[in-house]
Amino acid sequence: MPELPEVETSRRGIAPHIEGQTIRQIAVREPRLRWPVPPELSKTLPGLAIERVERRAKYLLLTTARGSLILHLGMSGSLRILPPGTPPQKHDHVDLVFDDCLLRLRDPRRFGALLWAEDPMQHQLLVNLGPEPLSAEFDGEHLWQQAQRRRCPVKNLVMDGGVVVGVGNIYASESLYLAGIHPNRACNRVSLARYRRLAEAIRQVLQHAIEQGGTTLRDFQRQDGSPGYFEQQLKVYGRAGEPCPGCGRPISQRRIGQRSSFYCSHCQR
DNA sequence: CGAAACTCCTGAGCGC
DNA sequence: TGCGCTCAGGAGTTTC
Repeated sequence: MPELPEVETSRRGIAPHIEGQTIRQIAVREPRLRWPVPPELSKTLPGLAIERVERRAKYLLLTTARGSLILHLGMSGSLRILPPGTPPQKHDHVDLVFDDCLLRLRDPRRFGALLWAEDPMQHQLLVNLGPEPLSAEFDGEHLWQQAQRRRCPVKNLVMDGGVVVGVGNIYASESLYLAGIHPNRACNRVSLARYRRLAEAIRQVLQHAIEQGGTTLRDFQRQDGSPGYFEQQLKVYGRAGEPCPGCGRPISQRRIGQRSSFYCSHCQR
């Protein structure tokens, strides 16, 4: 389940292999992703060079002189750099073929997406996104301000891409735990001081996960390359019933906004 | 405008 | 060994 750290790790993994490389061909074996892969890509892409591999929220942008490929990994997507001619396996839906390698998208659940935009930042999917959590625009004041006209659970607030991008279900639970805020607390009943703590926790959790992800970079060249979820580092996510690292009481689990949430009802208020 | 439900999809885990 | 069921989840879309 790629969250922002996994997407950033993917970006860093593939960039050195494809930046400056010319796309020779695209092979689409299964166009039915979140949205259909545009058929015209097989005409427009060959001959274009990838100038940069960038990331906005959980979208990867493969930018050429004519426009950008917008790539989202959804729930189950993964990218690999492979030697040209490597036979595809099940769920290997798309290849970008370069002279010396190919970039392969595998996505069993097909929640991912591959789109094209001349100006990706103006694309409908990207234009309304909130700030990057690791950027200077993101801080406690921003969260607090966003919270004032709402009353949803604070967990929903931080998972809303219009508020801040890249905080998925796992890291939402983790950062609320670090900040000592109960995930179900109404977002307009959290003080500015606590939002400052929360913003710092989000930044810290994501930054740490990205640093951990760096250690798996070499996997992108291997057939079995799989970015880990850093499970052993998670304090509460997936640990219902286990002792809270802070107080030893059992960690609770309940659904908030259709998603499983993990928290300590003693340490988080 | 906000908020909640609904939707896409397949693999893993479980009970029998 | 296999069947059927439930759950998981990113995030756009729909509905109220």
